[in-house]
Amino acid sequence: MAPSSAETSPKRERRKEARPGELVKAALDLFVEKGFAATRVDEVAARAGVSKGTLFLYFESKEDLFKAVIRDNIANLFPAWNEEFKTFGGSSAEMLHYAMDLWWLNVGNTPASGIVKLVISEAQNFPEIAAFYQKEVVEPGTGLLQSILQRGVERGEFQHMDTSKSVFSIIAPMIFLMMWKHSMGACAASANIIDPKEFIHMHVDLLLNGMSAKKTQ
Amino acid sequence: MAPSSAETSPKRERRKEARPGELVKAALDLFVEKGFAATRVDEVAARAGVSKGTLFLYFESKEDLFKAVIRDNIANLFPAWNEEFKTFGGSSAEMLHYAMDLWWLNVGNTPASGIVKLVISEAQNFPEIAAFYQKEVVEPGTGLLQSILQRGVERGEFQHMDTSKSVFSIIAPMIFLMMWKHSMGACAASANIIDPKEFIHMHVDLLLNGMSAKKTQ
Amino acid sequence: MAPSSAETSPKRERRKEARPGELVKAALDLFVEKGFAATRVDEVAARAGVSKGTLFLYFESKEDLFKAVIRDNIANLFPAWNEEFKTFGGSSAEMLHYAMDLWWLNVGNTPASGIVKLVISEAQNFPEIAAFYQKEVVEPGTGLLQSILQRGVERGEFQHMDTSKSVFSIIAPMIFLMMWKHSMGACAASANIIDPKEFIHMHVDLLLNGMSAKKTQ
Amino acid sequence: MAPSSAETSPKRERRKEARPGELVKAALDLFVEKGFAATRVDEVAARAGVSKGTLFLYFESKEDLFKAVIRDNIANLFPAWNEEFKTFGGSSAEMLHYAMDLWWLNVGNTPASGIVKLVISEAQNFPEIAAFYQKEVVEPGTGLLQSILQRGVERGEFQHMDTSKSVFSIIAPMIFLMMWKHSMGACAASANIIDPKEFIHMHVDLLLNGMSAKKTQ
DNA sequence: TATGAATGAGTCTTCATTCAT
DNA sequence: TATGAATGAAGACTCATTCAT
Repeated sequence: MAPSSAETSPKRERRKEARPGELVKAALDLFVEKGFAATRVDEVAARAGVSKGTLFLYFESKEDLFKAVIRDNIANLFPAWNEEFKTFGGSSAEMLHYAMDLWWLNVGNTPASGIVKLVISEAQNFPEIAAFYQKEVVEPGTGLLQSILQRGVERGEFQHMDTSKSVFSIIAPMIFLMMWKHSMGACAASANIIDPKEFIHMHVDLLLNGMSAKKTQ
Repeated sequence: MAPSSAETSPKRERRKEARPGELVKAALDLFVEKGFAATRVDEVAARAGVSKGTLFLYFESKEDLFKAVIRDNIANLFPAWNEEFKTFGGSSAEMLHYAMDLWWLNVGNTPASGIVKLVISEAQNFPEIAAFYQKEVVEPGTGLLQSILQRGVERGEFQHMDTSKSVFSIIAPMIFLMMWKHSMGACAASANIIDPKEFIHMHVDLLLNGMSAKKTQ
Repeated sequence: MAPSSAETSPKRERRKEARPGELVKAALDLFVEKGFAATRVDEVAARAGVSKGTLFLYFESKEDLFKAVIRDNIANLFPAWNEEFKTFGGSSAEMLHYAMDLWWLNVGNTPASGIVKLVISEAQNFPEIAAFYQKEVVEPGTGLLQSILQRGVERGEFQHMDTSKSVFSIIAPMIFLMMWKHSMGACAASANIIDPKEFIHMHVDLLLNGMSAKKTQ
Repeated sequence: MAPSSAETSPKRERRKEARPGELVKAALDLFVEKGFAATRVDEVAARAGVSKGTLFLYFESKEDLFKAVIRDNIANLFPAWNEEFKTFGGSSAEMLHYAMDLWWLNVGNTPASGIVKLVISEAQNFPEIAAFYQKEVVEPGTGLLQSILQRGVERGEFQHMDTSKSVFSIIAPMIFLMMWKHSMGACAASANIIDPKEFIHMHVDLLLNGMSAKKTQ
């Protein structure tokens, strides 16, 4: 007769612990989609299935939520990655290709890719976040790639180069890819111009081999 | 008795004609610096030296002003450039270097470089502008570069390639450069990591020659 | 099987009964300190060591709590006092001094002194409370003092006077004292200007003897 | 046929200079009547005949408006008064009566009398204002009265006394009068208990002559 | 009875836009 | 044409109150 308590009240039963995550997820989507300023806190709350007031139970302010979005989505990917590459067996060219694939899988092809656009768009208004991103993402990321290039140079696979600079020739198109995807990419005309995976491979090939005609070949 | 119209203050006349331009200039600076949403029309008017009301004499709305900023700063550079390159005498590698230098001089190192950040940041909220930008800038720009690559391939200077794709390997770092400059670049830690001119040359060299060790050389 | 009610934790029992009192006490302190509007019910609950929800178990609303604060702290002092003064043996001047001392001891120098400030501050918003205070405090208070003055007049100790009015010359500075203490008194500059006990005596003396120079003395 | 331009548009013609005053006036009334917290800025604006936004054109915040209310209504009465009393010819008793009458006329019987209630009620939340009031009103006010008492003592009209303290015996009932008027006074039961002018005179008389029966008289 | 997560009406404040001058 | 005072809709945030547990 009495209803089984296991199936009742879907409304309030969600645990306090789940809320911040749900809100951050909703905020990420909305912020990426519409920008920080153009996103209403009501919308974020609504998309997370709670009321406006609830949002402020977990985040002191809209800015605070923004910071949480950035922080939470900048997972500690790098430690694991660094470890993985320490024991990599193949050639440095293969290593570079692999690193890029990994990145595409775990970041570029993920909602988190929208973060870059967010950070870039709002860096001036949130210097604190810019600095955080610089330290937590840019530096580890470039560091990892640089170590691959360095390995290639040391093993005679790559020419001598200033790795601290050529790193950006590799990274820049990845950033571009993400920015594109989350802005112009939505525009019909620009939609399918670029196929990311294909582009990444082509780009790495280009960088490795150059596009000049080979005289001796 | 009435003053001949030739008699009227030429300064004020010129002033009147110059108003929209001054406003657009002020708006560009502010929009780039703070983002569209975070810029108040009062600020724009103040920086242009007019009152808030005057701004609305020339632009129907803040959005309208935004569109004008984009439109006005996307000069018809391309027709002239296209013409210039039609008669270019040197090698295609030189041509590529030259094109990049030109770009850096006329766009990259110019306040207009901030436009890219603006367009990227607000593309979702202003699809109209994204489309406009796509048509007026992206397509002509990639077209121009593509024609250089094509020339190189045809003249046997470059390897065979899908120029419609490799074009992005050249462009992406330029976009990245501008975005960086107008966002993270302001952050102390990231300030002087990248020297643009130097980076551009190195990047083109890398693309031309690749970074793999040359076996026969 | 069920524990005899006598068995249940006497502490929790007493606790339960004590709750409203603890809440009222906490509310008094906070209301006096910060004003009614500026006090959050969370704070009251926290200071009373219970949760916000519990507060609403005992009081229908914040206003209801406010009324309880006033009511509970306007103890039935007067019946006891009236009795005490009926059998007072000394002179009416002594009686006046004694009444004032008693008041200082039981009200003026007590947290309850803050109530006056509360009532005065919120009287317009809570007419009901103003009326209650008028009937329960003002009238008995003035009545008691008036009876002392009357006694003095009847016994030839005091001059003839309209006691219903001169009563306020005695009371007003007491009210002032409490208001001062709970508002300006917190301000550093005004902190120690007035010593209450000393002032009370001086004031009563002044009222009894006047400050004019005595011709015949 | 055309309406005379002199009679048109009653809406927007009010001068900028008049606005702050009108707003402060409206705010004084409302703050006194309902308290600072219980007053909505919309109400203030409405009573001043402008929109909510206009209020914030002249005052940075509700708090700022509050401070303006206090400041603007604490006229520099004292310099003028001090001057007036320097040349006073009569007895010190007369002087005291005169001072009190003057006060009643210019402050006590004026909307500004509500300020005392405001300051007292909000002193804890606005320590800055408490200090300001202490310095600009309390000190000059007590100073002026003290000088009258001093004059009386020096001329042998008053007994020797600690004027710094007896001053409060004079002032306190005035404060009380104003507080009463603006709080309990609104309550029907307490309405007409006290007639201010009558009370003031009686009080000064009492203080001058005391209420004890004069033996030799 | 006690909790504290959730609510949403209510408040201050901002700012694009209007309009009388 | 130019001004800038005025507007009011909209947004972030607060907090008394509710209610499932």
